[in-house]
Amino acid sequence: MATADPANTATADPERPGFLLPLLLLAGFRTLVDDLHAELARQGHADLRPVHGFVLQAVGPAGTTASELGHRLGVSKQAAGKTVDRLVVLGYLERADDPADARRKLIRLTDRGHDGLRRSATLFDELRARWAQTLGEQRVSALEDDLRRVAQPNFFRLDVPGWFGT
Amino acid sequence: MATADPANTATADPERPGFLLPLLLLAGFRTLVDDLHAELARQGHADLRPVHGFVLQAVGPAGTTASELGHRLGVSKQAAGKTVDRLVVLGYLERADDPADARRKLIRLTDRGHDGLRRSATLFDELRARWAQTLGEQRVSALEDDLRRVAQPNFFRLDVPGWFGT
DNA sequence: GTACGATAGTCAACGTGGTTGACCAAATAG
DNA sequence: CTATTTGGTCAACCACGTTGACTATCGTAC
Repeated sequence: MATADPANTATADPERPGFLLPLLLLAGFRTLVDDLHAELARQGHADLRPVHGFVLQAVGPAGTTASELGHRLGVSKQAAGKTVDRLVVLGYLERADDPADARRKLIRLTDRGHDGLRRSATLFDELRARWAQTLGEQRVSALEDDLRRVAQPNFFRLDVPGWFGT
Repeated sequence: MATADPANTATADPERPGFLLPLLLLAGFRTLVDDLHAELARQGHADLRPVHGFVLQAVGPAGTTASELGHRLGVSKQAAGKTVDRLVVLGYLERADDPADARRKLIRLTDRGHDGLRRSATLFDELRARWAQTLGEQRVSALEDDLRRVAQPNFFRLDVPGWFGT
């Protein structure tokens, strides 16, 4: 990873107010996620990447299958399967045969997976509280309400062409 | 790309308020970017991907070099070079020799590149205006001010490990 | 004026995350 | 019982990132 350039905002043209809004939303999201993973790394989950959080969340405590997971994340079953492979290697997920259907392989969180998910939830709560401390609880709530009104609810969709592959 | 699942929010746990905030910020960002590129595609720039906007913006009207571009985007010069390759193929960028330094290759926007950047700026302005129409100009400004206070100004950094490669 | 270190660009190998298409085995519908 | 659908995997490919190695050029120091 290259070193940071403190002047990296040089080309953002403040004359065009429209550019700022998406950049600020992205910066806000990234700040939360970066802070989360910095702390997560300190708590023994250095190998968890941002995308993995979405996946663990989508697997959920009840477990799921590769096809269903792909459906939830909005990616192909093949992509979901490969992501599961990596999380299995890292020790966050496990596959088990479904006794009721020999085709299916149940995907479940391991203990480590549960731990990571639990810590993420706690840490996100803490980060939100920190924002509320800076901005005031009312402003944070207002921010959430406003975004709820204008944003499409495609929370978990990872299939933006050009962000992740084509 | 897989088909959308309207129930893809099923695993978001509303009991944990901390999860909502990052998701809403991401959803807000993605809404703007998706809307932008939908309209951009209608205006003859169907091959522009979200990441490309960052790159064109970072190249800027003045042009730059691959190393400097990598520096601005926070990625290696090799990564910057490869991205430039793709944008050159798409007709948005061009390389020219620097008469003052035979090592350097100037990277400049083509006419098509300028057009894409100009349209993006206009469309982002329009999208922000649409949000202001829904929420009120004051709320949008407040949203921007709040985010400015809590977000790290790493606007252009694309080097989040786990989002894009390692 | 030459030798040397820093800089710009490229190539190669690799990792991650995505896509299609093809394929097999098992479940299900007729 | 056959035909179709469904779940999982393999293979090939693309986008985007990394490090390491290499060449060519520039600038400096002697």
